[in-house]
Amino acid sequence: MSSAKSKRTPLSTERILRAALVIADRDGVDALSMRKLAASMGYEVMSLYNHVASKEEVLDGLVEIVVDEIVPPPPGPWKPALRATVISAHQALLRHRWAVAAWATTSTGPKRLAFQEALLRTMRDGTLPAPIAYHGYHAVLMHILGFTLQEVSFDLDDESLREMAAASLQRLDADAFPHMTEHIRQHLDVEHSSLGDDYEFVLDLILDGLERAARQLKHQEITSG
Amino acid sequence: MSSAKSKRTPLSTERILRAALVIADRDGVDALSMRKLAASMGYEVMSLYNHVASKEEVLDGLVEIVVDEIVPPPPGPWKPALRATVISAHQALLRHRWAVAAWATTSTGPKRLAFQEALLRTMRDGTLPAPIAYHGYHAVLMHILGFTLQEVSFDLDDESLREMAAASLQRLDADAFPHMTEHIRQHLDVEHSSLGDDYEFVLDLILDGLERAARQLKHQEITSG
DNA sequence: ACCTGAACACCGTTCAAGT
DNA sequence: ACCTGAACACCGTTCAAGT
Repeated sequence: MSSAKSKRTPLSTERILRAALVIADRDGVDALSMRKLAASMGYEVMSLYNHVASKEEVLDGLVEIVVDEIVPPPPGPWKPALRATVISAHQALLRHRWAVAAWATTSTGPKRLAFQEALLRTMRDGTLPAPIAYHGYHAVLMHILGFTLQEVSFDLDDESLREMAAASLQRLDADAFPHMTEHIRQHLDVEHSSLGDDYEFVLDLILDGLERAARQLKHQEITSG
Repeated sequence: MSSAKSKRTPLSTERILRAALVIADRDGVDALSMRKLAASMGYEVMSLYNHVASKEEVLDGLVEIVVDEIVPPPPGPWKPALRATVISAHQALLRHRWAVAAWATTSTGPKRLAFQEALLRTMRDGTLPAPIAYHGYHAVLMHILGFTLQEVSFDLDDESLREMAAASLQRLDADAFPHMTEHIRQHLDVEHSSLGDDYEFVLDLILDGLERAARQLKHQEITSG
């Protein structure tokens, strides 16, 4: 009764997902194999298949956990409500950097569907007309994914830039790519001050644009009706 | 001399990349294994390693090919120039749908660097001040990747939605997710008429926003200086 | 110089056998 | 009901041996 095995907490879908999240956050999603996942809990690979159908299901479940961390849009005017939840989504994705790519390759679970529904509801319950909400939904979701994807993959680029520096090609590159050099220098300058502002700057570009487009459309309707 | 082997075109890095592109475009990047790649050319796996260092190098090379298809920004005013190249990037990525995800996971090659440099140059050589160009660069790149990522991954969602319909859950879901239902219906409505407009609508939101932000900044400088 | 057989250390998944 | 040994069909990569 005091054997190693008796100390194991019994497996369950939830426990498997929690263990998978730990590995993904620590080593990245590429390092997550069914074998390692099982081993991390003291089981053999095949035991997992009593609780999950496939690795795909595990990944779907992982993204659902991340989506669950996003604070949904609060009630009230659409603009600050959207702003808040889109910023919250950004933070959730930065806590689980692998999740941005996984978002794109996994299928939409109920929680993701609910999040997307909430985005649309916020826009439609506000003053945004249907065609603007249609575009706006894409713009906002694109911002969340595209912007964060860039941030996350910049880490890799950063390394490859370091490599280039190490290969002492940097001087040459500064001449061939003056604007990229400037841009990277700007990045380093703002690094610990206002990098988050960047996300919000572009977000406001979009939200302000949607508001303006909605106003224009309504004005058109009034003058033509 | 008329054996099967004598008919084989000799291997080269370029030929390997071309063959890899065919497989990726046909079956997706997940289906691209070194073994299948070699087999598709009538060679054994190990032969590839005489010409490429690793699979990673193959993927890097593939993305470079796609980037090479993007028409660079033409000379002239920054706004139409950016607009043209960003639309061209969209088209190139839609021709190679796997490339959106690969863009994020591969490291930046010389052609990608040159493309990004051209984006920045277009903005800086125009009237955009440095801080606006800094944000604008992120906004534009984000649009290319984020928007296209959504389009490409919507295909998957589409299938899963079809599944849901097949499982006869659709009626229930239409009640629980009225806005998503409306949104999908809108998608189907515009499908063959103006889906491309959507990409350009959001792009113009960003470009107009940048222009306005630049004007504001200059006005501030004049009134305060 | 270029190709390859054999081998290594991995994968996800199935299935019958154990308890 | 839950776990697992053995097996299958795959991976990317190395290395010594062939031509």
